[in-house]
Amino acid sequence: MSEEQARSGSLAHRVPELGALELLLAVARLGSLGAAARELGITQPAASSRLRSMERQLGVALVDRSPRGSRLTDAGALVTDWARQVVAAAEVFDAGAQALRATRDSRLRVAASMTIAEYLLPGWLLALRAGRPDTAVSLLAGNSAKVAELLLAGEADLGFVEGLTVPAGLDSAVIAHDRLTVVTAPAHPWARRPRPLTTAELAATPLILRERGSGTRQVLDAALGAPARPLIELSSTTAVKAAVISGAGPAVLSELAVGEELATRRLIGISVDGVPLRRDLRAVWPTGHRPTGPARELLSLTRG
Amino acid sequence: MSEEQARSGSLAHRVPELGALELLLAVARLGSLGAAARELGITQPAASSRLRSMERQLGVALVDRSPRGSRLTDAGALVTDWARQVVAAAEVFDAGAQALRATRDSRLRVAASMTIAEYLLPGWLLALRAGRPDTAVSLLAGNSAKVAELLLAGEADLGFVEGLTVPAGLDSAVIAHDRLTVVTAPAHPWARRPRPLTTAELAATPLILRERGSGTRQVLDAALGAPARPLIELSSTTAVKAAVISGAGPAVLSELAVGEELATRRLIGISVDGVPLRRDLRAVWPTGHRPTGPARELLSLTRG
DNA sequence: ATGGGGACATAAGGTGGTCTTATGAGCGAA
DNA sequence: TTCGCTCATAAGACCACCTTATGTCCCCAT
Repeated sequence: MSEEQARSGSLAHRVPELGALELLLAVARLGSLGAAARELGITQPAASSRLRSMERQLGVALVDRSPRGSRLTDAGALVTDWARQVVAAAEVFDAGAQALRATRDSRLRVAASMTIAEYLLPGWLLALRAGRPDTAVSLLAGNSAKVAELLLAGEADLGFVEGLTVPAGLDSAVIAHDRLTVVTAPAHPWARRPRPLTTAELAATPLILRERGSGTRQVLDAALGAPARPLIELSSTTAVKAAVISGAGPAVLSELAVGEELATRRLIGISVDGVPLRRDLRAVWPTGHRPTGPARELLSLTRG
Repeated sequence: MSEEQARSGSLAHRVPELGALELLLAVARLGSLGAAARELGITQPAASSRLRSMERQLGVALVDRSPRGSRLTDAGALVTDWARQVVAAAEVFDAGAQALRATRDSRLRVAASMTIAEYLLPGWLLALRAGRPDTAVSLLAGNSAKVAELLLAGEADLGFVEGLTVPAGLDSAVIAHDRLTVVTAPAHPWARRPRPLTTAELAATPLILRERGSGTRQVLDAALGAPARPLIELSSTTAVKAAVISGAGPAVLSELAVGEELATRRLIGISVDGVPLRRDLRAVWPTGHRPTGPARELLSLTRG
């Protein structure tokens, strides 16, 4: 993700900043530079200049201007679609960051395991905001034990965990499933195997693993019927991914965590015969205290 | 995607700019502010100040500084993961934009249909760049006929199309599949149906459609056995999505186009009984002229 | 035909953010 | 103790962006 692009300045020098991308989206939607400027709360000359420098930066004409409005060029339509992806990722970032900031005085306090906080919760928060714009949500992340502790101490209203078991004292509802996937670097011999790996082969191979106690590792041990053999133990999903990409060896990771890498083929998913590497994602709350109000609202968004 | 966040300044005011996010990723990876600064080609004080303003902007401490290095805080780890998603989207943007710019003097000229150019090609280009950093790729987007025309005129080396049929004069290889999905707004009655829609129901319902001649619409007509009934006809996938979200009615769209909306539940996918809404995505080239060199390289990345 | 109003472009000037250089302070190892 | 690494702070330069003010083009309505 990082070396060869230093060649001509970093990403930030080649990709317009978020404000410019938002402007482009607004122009595409409204069909007018001036109208887009008004929506963003800037003046029309500012929008004009900003769009022009974006076109200069990209070396592509994005918008056809005319005395009666502006329309995207063909290239502009493509760029706008890519820009939409960047803005969507920024919205996820924003939703998450807002929840982290508002640790105090929030109407809904959520505790979640890392994987859920990372990949799913911001999306739910965006959906929640769309329906109930005034709900301030705060987010605390930790492992299952930490989530349980926060809920039982009354410091969180709703929790999300991903382990095999539900911590004592909590009721739960399964809200989704998550498959674990065996992944390797594209150059790894497994990436060219004609047929699925067997459970025995997987169990016999040293793997790059998260530290003992992580939810992913629990599920893996259970599925293999024996503790997985560690090649290295690392402390974050990200570190594991980096190690796999660099060719250190295979790993078993959540589908959620490797979606993008599989799509861009930096990682290759290896199919495995007969291992049910599936785990439940659950919402949890103190026994008897069924979620109400905003917590109930959020819960209903996660079903499916 | 757009109204309620105007409340406290636009996204660009609440999300750090790309350079700051890249800095955060570098700090996370290298464990040192100064080392991250060197990697990005800026001075250490600049990195220090930039990181500090990001923390002020977000209202969250991201990094624990010490005289012998810096480590992410718990919140910092989450923010870094969200930042990684934004940066990844920016890399896709950049890969696409570079290909659009380099319309002349490129070693590999690719012509692709809109859906492929939008959702898949930038990822392939990133993977290609990782393996062959010096391959300049140019991209031309258009419908199947346009792709065929460019290939036959020798103005493109490799094409990608998504229709049901392969244009005359071209050889092809199926590289992936794409499922079409019926989608509605969450409030639509279909979203709460206990069981799958029947083909007949779908065929009898007026739908929001792309204009006649689009690849998506061809496949839909074929699957229904009769032309779909239009409720409105719109000119871009994005416009169709916006109409569905606003509650205008159901639509049938590529899985690729609605992945994010389904995940955040702004759209609901409706299952349909017995309609094979599947289409092939194909690489194409002039009959006899098998792809060689960079084209062959790119093609091999798309398999799977 | 002719003015009004919408569209976008251009010019000139202010402002703020972000970079640089220069320096200081804490900690650990030789 | 001294060197090397870490990060922080201060002062100044610079640049990018925004605003205000104006000009041009085109369409429509009077």
